[in-house]
Amino acid sequence: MNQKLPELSKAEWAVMKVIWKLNKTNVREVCEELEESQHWAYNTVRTMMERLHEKGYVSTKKVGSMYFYRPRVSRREVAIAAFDSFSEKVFDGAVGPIVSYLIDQDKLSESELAEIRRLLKTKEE
Amino acid sequence: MNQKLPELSKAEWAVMKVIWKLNKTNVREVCEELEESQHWAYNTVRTMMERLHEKGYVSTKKVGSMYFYRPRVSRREVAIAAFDSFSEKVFDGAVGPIVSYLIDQDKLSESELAEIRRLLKTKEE
DNA sequence: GACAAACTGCTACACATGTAGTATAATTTG
DNA sequence: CAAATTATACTACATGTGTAGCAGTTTGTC
Repeated sequence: MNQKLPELSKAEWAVMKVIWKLNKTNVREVCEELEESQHWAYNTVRTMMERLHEKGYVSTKKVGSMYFYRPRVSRREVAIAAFDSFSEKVFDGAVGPIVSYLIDQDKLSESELAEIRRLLKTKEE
Repeated sequence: MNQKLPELSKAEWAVMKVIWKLNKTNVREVCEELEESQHWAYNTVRTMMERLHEKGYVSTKKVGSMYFYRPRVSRREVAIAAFDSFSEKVFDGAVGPIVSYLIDQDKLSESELAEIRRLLKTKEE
């Protein structure tokens, strides 16, 4: 689970998110799913999926002559690693100010705020 | 202020953070400041600073035959843009779960939690 | 003023990333 | 089965990023 994978680029993230969503899929399906938002050529998506495979994010299985892909790591786990790396890069690891900023600038919905209040209560001793 | 600058790479962030810290500086000073953490060659730092200039993050002034650099944008502003881009890429813009995660996993110090509680109070109606 | 140290101007180069194209093989369809 | 469609195999190429090097100029020091 924790084998320190190479980081994902922006385009790789977009593709990987679809793979997480569809769970077991192929190039065409991912391509269709991204049609609206990115409209990339089939081969572009395929290149991304191959790179995700090389990087260890997806496994592939050849069924007949066709390939299927599925995630090898959970989205949560990858998102957390990405967040850690990002917060180190930008905030030197100090995430408190980020959260303060988000709350202060009303970037959170009412329900999210409620959830945060609830969590905070559980942290009270 | 809001001219949509190209994004910064990891190495550029490291250099830019020093420039923000020193405010008006030159290659040598930045190089020294980074000695411990990165130990890059002088020319490596210089390349970064030139790229930061091309990207619009710093202004340069030639005094005699030497260049001085200073930030053209605030760190806060750049950090916010980076955060927005990151949260879009990784969380599709939904930042609530990030915050929940941070609180839940005790990534925040007691004083940060206190600050968050305080902010939350101000948001209560 | 000669020499060394520091700085500038210009260039380089490998690997990553975005974005495919071409040629060929397999599959579906009339 | 022949043609059309769809996949795969392999390749490409511009731009970005990390990481400098070299040659020449300016400056500081004896």
